[in-house]
Amino acid sequence: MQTFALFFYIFVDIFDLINRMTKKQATIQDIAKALNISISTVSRAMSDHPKIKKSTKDQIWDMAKKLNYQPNTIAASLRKGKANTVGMIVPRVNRHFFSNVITGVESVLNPAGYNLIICQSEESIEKEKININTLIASRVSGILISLSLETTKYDHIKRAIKMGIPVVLYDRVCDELDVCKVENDDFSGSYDLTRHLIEQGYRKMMWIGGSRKFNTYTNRYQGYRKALSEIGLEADNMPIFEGSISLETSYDYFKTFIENEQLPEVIFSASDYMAMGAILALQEKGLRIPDDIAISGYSNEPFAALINPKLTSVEQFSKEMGQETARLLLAQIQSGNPNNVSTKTMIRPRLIVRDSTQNKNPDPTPPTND
Amino acid sequence: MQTFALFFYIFVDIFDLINRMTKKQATIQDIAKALNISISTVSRAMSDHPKIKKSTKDQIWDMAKKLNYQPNTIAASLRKGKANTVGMIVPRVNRHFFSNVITGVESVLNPAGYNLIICQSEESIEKEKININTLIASRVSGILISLSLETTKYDHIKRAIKMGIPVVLYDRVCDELDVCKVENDDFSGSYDLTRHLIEQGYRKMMWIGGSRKFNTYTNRYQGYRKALSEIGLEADNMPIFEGSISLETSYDYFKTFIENEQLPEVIFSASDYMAMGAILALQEKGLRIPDDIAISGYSNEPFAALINPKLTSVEQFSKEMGQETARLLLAQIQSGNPNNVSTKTMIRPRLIVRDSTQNKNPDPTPPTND
DNA sequence: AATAAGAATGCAAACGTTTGCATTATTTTT
DNA sequence: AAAAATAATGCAAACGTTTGCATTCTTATT
Repeated sequence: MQTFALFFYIFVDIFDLINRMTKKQATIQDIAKALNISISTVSRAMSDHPKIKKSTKDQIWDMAKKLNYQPNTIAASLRKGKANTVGMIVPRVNRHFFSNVITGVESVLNPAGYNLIICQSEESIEKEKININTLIASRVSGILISLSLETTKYDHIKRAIKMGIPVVLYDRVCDELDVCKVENDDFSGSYDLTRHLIEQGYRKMMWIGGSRKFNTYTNRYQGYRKALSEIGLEADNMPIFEGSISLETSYDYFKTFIENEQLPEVIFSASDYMAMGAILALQEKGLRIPDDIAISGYSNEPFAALINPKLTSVEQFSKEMGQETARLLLAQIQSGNPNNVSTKTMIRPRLIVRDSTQNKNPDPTPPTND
Repeated sequence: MQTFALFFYIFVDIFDLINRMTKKQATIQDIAKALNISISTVSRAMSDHPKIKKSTKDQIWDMAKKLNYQPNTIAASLRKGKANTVGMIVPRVNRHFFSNVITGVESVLNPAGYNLIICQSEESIEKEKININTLIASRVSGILISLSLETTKYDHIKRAIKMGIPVVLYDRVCDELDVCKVENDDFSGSYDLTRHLIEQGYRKMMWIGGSRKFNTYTNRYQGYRKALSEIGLEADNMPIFEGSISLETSYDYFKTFIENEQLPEVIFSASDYMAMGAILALQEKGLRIPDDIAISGYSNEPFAALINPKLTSVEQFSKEMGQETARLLLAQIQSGNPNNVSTKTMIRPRLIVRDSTQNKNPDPTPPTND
């Protein structure tokens, strides 16, 4: 008797186990069989095909619900030759700017029925190549990519393009690829900011930022240079510090800079983080900002509005950039003729003036613009 | 002659167009045909099957390279019944904490050959349901999910579990689901922080944070309460402010609080952003931190180390949480018997003491621990 | 009532892999 | 040199859809 009971329980357990492991999800075939109709009809009903009778559709939909049917997009993708999936390569997701671009991309792609595979290149061209291969293997409908800092050759991307996969570059672009590009208008942002500094009466400036071999920093530098040249100043003759874009780099730099060099009236930092490093170093030496020395940043990181003094910066419309990028890609996917256009979209940033560049005793005779 | 030339160009163009639109990617069938061998052999060679002769493999690999072959993972997934893809639902990607969890997840999943589909619930249960359906439709191998703030019913998640899809909850978990969970040890973090405040000599405390109907904030409150009760103080009798977790909410609150109420010695804020709001409000009224009033935060947002005074906070190991979550999922996927275990992993956070809680004249007789 | 026209449904191939089993080629053993 | 053992390859079905074309069922027209 006891043995019997034991056997019974084991039996149930094994049965449950088998059930779990072999549980097949319902398919349109199951629905078809249950209603004794053809697979095609079920398939058409699922996509609300106009030629299927309303009453048939209702039956099918009911049965689908009853069987807990979930369409198998993999099978559909295979049959259709492409997935409703877009690949996005991003240097790092845990950067304020990029995670907002992602949000923007999703806000356009999801309503259009696409999902997003996100890959991180981690600023390495090798990982970027692997990412591209993964995305090709997944037969994505398109690829969005912001180049890693290491990337100077583009064969891997060209391969995707040649295969007919629509590609859109965003933020970190390059001239060599003939595709749609969405960029921040760094030149304008930087120009506007420099104009503001000039209007505040500052003349002795200093540039700090990332290496100007990267587009971003060249463009920012050029905007700065242009604004200065308009009032007869030569940026190239003023102090310049180029370094890795981190708080520490700049902090260390200014720790010794203060000792040895004469300070400018204002520091134009092409990065909020570098600005922050400078501020910490300067404040440690007892300098008051902006009274003793002014400073501006770039990117409007969340902390810019929170530190003391509040940091003047340039807001980049990252979410909007993502939306525009996604829209361009969708247009190409839907055109059916990918990569036959190459556009260049500029997202214009916005100057945000805060306390760190408020001159207490501005130049009484501001310069004219021409 | 001219007509001829024109015709020629049009011909080329159309040919190019057709070529672009019908360009088929190479398949293992193409390789098989080119080498006059069977498809199975090619398939096996591609996955380095031991039974295939080295020389055959080399031939196949060469031809694959020549034909620019990229495996079609969709077809493979269909055949194998599952994709090498993991779905991750996250309330918002553009939150410092979550984007770091993503980084952690990827760092484990990618080397294991999985890619990640990231979906945002945007704190909405409706979007969460849609996300789950999308992921099921994509036949993901597993799902990682942090619940939206709205989520109090779990049928959509139970459905995925019933279908045999391994599920791991991270950060925002719930008791009702019997799966693996990875949580921050908010109780301990909060307890440790409160102990630190006590050791600094503070006694009159105030709690601010998000609604305690959410796990996170209950746990943090309980840690705070426990530490206080150990020295004979009753947290429930001290001031408490519960509100939405934003800088503005807290800023507005303290603007009027200062006018009407007596200030505590220290504010225990269960959120860095709320702490920041309080700091701005207090400093505007000319109060010095920590001299006039101390304050602590939670989460160690990037700005915590950058503001003045530097904010004491609790660091959460978000990347590590992601890694642990991914590891648990992989283990389940590989076990082949999903959701048959339900574990609970606690990630212990770390107290980071900074200037905002340094008591200048601490209690000369610190309390004992028992 | 027969026919035409249109609406609704069904058939069957295709998408590119993987894999159990069968077959053939090669080597070893007797 | 034949048989046995092993290594290497091939066959064919399956995965769950989609879709052009063929067929059947309705309704309208004569």
